[in-house]
Amino acid sequence: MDEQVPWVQQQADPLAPRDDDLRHAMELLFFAYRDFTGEADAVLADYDMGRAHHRAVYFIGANTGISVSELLAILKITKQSLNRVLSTLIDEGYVVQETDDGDRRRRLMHLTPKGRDLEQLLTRRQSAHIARAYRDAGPDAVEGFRRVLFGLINEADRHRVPPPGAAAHG
Amino acid sequence: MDEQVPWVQQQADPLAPRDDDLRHAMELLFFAYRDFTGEADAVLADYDMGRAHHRAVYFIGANTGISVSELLAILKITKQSLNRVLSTLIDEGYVVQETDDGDRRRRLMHLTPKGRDLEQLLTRRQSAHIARAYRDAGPDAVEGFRRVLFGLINEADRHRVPPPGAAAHG
DNA sequence: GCATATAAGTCAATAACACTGACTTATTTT
DNA sequence: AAAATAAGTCAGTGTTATTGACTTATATGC
Repeated sequence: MDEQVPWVQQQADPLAPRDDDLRHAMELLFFAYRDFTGEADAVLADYDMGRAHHRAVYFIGANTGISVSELLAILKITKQSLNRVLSTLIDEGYVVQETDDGDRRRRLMHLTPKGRDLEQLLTRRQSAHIARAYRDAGPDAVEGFRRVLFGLINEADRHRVPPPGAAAHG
Repeated sequence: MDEQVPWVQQQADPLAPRDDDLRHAMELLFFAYRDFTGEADAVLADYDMGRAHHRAVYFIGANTGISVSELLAILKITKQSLNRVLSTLIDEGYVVQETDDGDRRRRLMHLTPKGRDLEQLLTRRQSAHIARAYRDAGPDAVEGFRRVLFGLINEADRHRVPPPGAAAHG
């Protein structure tokens, strides 16, 4: 037993993760993401908003002065999809746009105080959720979590997030 | 400086993650999940299916003999939403239902060979995606990744996934 | 200065995925 | 026999996303 027979797919590369491990990872991602995003849903419903609004508010808050096309590149949705959400946020005074002086085609966006309040309200529960998981898992686990998630991000987008090891928690 | 003044929110608990770290985690989750789920989309489009079909096929494949209500509990969607997806999968021969002999109200589901083929086709790219991230990050990081994600799952649902430390990778 | 490219915004039509609430049928439990 | 459970179905609705074409304003290359 345990012989390597070429026509049966054994563990060719002993460093390669097993199939079970990969399925496990997919399930962890599914459940964790489902419960993480679920945290803000009740709040959003009170404001007649959805997750798309949350994502826009979040990334505008995290990238003050971001342009529309930069936000599109982050969210990877179409201009039309973003526009519906963005119009609401602007009409209701959560977000403002200002023409870029350097390039007057660009509209740079930032949150109003009202928008920042909403962002914090939405983020608060999610922060607590993550903080609890971080504390339960311990700092070494957190570093591993960061490394793996970083590796899951398409290379073209990794620059959008601090690389692992760049200890933001010095 | 660095005095603890009660009306300014300092770092009360030195073990608590910093705000930056938590925002970082949210962004990692967003980008990683976005790119992870994006892997299967092209395949799904060929079959005129969406992510909901994928999730159903995946969890039926991973839990052969699962009942409708158990699947609903996993996916946390409404019966109506699941039914649309499930009808398609059954009509087109990816999934079959069989009456449970013990309790004839229950319909136990499993994949047909055709369904298993689809499931593997969909999972293949995602597996490769994760395997690469796992290899790049190394085994210790993987263990940390698991611990944190496990902690992000609502306690009521943690039983659905193997707990960290229960080394599936002997 | 003119052609081309870019940034933003808009139109119309469509689809996937989710929701609520009420209701039926079959079966099991009390 | 009554109540509870599992599954399936109905009608109506809403959010988030899609594609493709088009306009306007501004910037850039030649």
